[in-house]
Amino acid sequence: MKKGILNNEYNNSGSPVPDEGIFNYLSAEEKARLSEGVTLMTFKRQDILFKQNMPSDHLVYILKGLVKVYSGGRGDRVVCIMLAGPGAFAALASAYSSNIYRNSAAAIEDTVALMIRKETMRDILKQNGLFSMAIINLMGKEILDVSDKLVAFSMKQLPGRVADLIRYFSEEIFNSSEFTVSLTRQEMAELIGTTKESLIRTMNEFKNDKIIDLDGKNIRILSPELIKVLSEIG
Amino acid sequence: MKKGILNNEYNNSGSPVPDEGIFNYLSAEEKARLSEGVTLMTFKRQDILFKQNMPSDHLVYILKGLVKVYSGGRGDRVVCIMLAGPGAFAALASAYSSNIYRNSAAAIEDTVALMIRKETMRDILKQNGLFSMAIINLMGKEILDVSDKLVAFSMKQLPGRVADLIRYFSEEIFNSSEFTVSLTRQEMAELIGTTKESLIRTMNEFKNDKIIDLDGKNIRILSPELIKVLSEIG
DNA sequence: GTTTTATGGTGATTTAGATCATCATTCTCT
DNA sequence: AGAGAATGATGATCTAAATCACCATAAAAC
Repeated sequence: MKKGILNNEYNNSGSPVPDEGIFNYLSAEEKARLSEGVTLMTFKRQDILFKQNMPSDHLVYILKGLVKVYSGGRGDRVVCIMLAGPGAFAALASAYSSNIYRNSAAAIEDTVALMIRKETMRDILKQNGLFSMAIINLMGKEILDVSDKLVAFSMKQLPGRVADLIRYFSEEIFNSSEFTVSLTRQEMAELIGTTKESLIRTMNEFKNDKIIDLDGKNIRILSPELIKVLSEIG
Repeated sequence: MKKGILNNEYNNSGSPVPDEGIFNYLSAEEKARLSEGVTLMTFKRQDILFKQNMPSDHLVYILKGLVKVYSGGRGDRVVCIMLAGPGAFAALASAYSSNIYRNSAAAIEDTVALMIRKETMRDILKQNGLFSMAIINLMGKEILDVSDKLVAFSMKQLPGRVADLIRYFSEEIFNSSEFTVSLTRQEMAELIGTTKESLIRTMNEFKNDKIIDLDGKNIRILSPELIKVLSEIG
């Protein structure tokens, strides 16, 4: 599996490395070299991509699907640190600043991902400054996202965080005011640091207040303005 | 001020860029070039290094002192995202993934810092992959730290977070079981997402339980084991 | 096709910690 | 040195949201 996943649907150059996004910074030679250390994997919903405390040998680049990166604590409580969709890495930080994965990751939807050997990636980063710069930008974005979440967790109360969540789905994941989430209520709650009960109650309040329309996993935003205000005032 | 801060106490090469830490990855030529875009600044306690929403022209490298990076929300509540001591950058993420500073930073102790022009730094990162790799490692560490904090904020209750704080001071900042903090109770509270009243109460409980000894800003850990357990069970 | 297991939903109860109020003590600044 | 401000400390009260206890569907598994 190390080699020869040729001409898959993500490229046309006989390499598993896609011809897009961040990999555009690589030369043909570097792409070829990188693909030696790459494995294409598919995961079904609920499949584990990697588990907290396992040795972190690979970085995971999502080609298709949706993945949650989470951390389990005492008991069965879980916090979801981020979602990673196509074009995102699921283990950037663990890969370069730890020998072990510091979080777990699981597929929320059926997912196709590239497992990239850390060492191979590292070699290329060392010699290709533009590529490194692109990774630095990605990591910076990740720091800002997680910090924003930290601020929200400690300053906003539930309605504000639920509004954040709805905005996030609408603006960053689905680019639409109506969408169907593939997450359970439990998973949504984990994303904003609450319980499923509290999430359900708050979403129903939004529904009663005609801020959103809610039918199972289908969410339609009726008042983007109010969602924005709620998310901003916390 | 752009040039000519020669032979200061942090180097002996006629450049404001220090001969240590991450800057060891730079060639003499790169150091010289970087120093063209560098300003050495001193700050007194409470001085602002940069403010949320200002254009982010510089990265800030701490040479001496201690800085808090924080985010202000509604009202007068504040969350402290990280502390930055000597050898740390205070605005890595904002510098590369945003045009504006996404957080504020203020000196907790009298501080000496290098203000490094973003553009100059960027040029060097692009052409020096080893240096980029070192920055990637720093950023990875930062992501892991902030994620850990996020997990603590949403899963641990106060005693666990206070234990985290004491461990952090002891293990990461002072490397000793007895230390004198330069932060106020308010600032300590902001670091773990609580109020000064709750922090004070919890610390006093620790004192009554003979886990720590407490005299104003002086803290002595009497039972590192208990602190560790409290921090782990949350 | 019927049992079993996840998920969605609701009400009642509890609780950790915020908030409010107040006072003591220690800095800071002329 | 003394006024004023910032900090530290404690008690009383309040409240957002967790927890607990169910039940109803829906989805998997046998």
